[in-house]
Amino acid sequence: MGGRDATKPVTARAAKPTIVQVAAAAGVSPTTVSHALNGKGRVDEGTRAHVERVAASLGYSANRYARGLRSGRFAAHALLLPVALGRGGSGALTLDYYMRLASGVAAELFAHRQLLVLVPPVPDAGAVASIPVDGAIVVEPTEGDEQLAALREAGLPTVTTDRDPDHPDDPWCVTSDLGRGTTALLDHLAGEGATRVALVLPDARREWPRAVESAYDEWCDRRGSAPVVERVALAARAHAVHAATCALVDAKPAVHAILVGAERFVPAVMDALADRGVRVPHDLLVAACVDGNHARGAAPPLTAFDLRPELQARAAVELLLARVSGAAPTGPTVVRGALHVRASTTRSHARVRSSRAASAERGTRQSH
Amino acid sequence: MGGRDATKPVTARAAKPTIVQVAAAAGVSPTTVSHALNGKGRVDEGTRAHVERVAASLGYSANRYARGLRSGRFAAHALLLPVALGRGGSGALTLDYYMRLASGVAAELFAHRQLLVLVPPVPDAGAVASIPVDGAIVVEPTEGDEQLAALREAGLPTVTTDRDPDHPDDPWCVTSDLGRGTTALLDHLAGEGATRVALVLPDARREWPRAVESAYDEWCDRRGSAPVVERVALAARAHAVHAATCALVDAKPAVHAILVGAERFVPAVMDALADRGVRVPHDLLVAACVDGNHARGAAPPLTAFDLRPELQARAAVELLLARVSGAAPTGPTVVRGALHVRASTTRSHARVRSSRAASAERGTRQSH
DNA sequence: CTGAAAGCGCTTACAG
DNA sequence: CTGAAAGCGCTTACAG
Repeated sequence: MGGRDATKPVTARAAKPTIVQVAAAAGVSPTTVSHALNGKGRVDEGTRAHVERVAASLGYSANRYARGLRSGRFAAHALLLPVALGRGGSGALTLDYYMRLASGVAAELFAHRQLLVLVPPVPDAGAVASIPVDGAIVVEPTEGDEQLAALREAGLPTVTTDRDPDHPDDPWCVTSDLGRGTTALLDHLAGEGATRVALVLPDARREWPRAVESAYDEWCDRRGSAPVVERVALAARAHAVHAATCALVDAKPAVHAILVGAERFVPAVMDALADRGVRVPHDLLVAACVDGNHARGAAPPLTAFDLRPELQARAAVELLLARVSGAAPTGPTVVRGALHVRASTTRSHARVRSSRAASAERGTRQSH
Repeated sequence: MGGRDATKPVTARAAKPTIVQVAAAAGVSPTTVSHALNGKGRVDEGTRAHVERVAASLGYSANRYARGLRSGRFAAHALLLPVALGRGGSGALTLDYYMRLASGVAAELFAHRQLLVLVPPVPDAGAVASIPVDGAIVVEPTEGDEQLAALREAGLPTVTTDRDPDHPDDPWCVTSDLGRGTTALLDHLAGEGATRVALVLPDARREWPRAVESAYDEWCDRRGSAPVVERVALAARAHAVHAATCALVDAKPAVHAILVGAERFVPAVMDALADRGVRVPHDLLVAACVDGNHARGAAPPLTAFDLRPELQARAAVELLLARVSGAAPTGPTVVRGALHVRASTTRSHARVRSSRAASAERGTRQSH
């Protein structure tokens, strides 16, 4: 049984056992070990159990690269986050939304024994296609997205989160119901007495700002009120958002509420309102289309629509694995978001206080 | 020249050329292609240039797994973020700090033609060691960190970000000068008139809260003032932080400033102060030990110490690649953070206004 | 300076 | 049900 092995020099580093060593220890062939461990072919149940026990006792796990080389599968997938917005690391990547999404994708893939390769923004578009992965998730592609195009051309199975503006009918995507969320937000604001609602709209060639805009337009249309929109580049500096907010404060006739289209605008919007002496929610209501750290941490906390990135992550992985294994498309997966009403749109101070107290109580009870 | 190749069936998917095809097209052997492309061995300069041209024209890139299998290197590294703090995705991973760090590591590795595998929190500690990577970066290990122990036992080259509490002398780590930052923060607060400064301290078995605490203790000692500390679990719910803050507001004698040890505490602290009618900075100064979205987006924005995760990422990758290639340890890399003074500790309103206006002006000028 | 050959650790037809 | 053999695409001693 492999006498040669005995003369092999012991490597310095904790020698990872190979399939040959497991086979020798179990008294079977490497082929049988492979079959037993992968559930392929026909293996006697007793043999399989025995092999599994031996493999476990040796701490064996297949070399992923050898497996990938032979099988053509890498058991790894790439995640491409949006190109950095703005400069100096203070762009979109500072949003916790992406962290929750990336973390969710990593966890979901890991549960399927797959790995997540995090691809940094804007490396060479061509190089992206040569990364050894079985598929890729592209987050919020833009119009004319070069990386996405490179992946498509290379024939790599790809799923997008948020629709691809260039292929709006691509069934391999996960979207949110941000349009519905926007409408719900507007209805909620109207319910709180704000009939004239202004919108600070990110000017990005992505699908989600368009969803926000058309929902807003339709809503205004339905109510017969004139849209009041300030457009700001998604990567804009704070002062631009600040200026846009001041413009809305000065609007005639006065607006009752501001809907903030991008979460990264929130601090600058609140800053501008504070500078102008506008009290929220007393003088003006404020809500955000996308929930996140900024919205939750604002003073007062902002009512916002939670896209639930964890669910999007799960849906994207599911879709991607299906596509990689050659399944037929079943259409886009729509992840339903959730509206979180907070103090920024709640006029009655009493209500805010009591909901706060209630949640504090809940917390106390749960932690005991 | 490989007549057999001509009879090979054409694969459906965009056929990635292999080294054999490049060799055939260039009229040389695969060995020479390998040498030419990897800068190994001796190859005639003309031959090398020719091979490079042919490879580029064919869109060739080496199959990473075949290379890894043969060379024993995977050209990939794992990043292990801290275990999720708290439940339901609202833990530490919602902090942009980790996103900036992860993104920075990915970019830096990519620049070295290496890949980043993002390992989700708390998968099986044993399984972590069998991921096909050349090394790992463990972020903020805890005392008795199981994943780190598993990686060490498996002999995988590892670098930690923040010291490993179990191996404080391990030279393979990147740390910040958070102790100095804490002192600088305290000195700044004292300079603004706050001589009695309370601390909300995260109670985590990690190195950085200890750095904050000992810097704080020393500072109090030096000034002969009694420490006022509220300890809160790093994963604590908002109501616990809220309660701790209220306790500090009620402290006798009254404190002049609150130093917030963990950035994730910021919203709850500010919330509590607002609830108690405490105005910042008028009645009380507030600063955060770690900068981030919460600190920047608070109302008013909080003075904080920026750990500069991008620089930490770069340092960690450098250290890791050195360790993987067998270099001798050169000691921990200390990344200097930067103190950002903001409105939360600036009493003179005029100063705040003017600095705001100045930055807005700067922004305007730059964007033209 | 160049190349033929071996082999990394697996999985996969193919025999038996 | 089990195994011997081929081969995935590369790199690495080794010859020349």
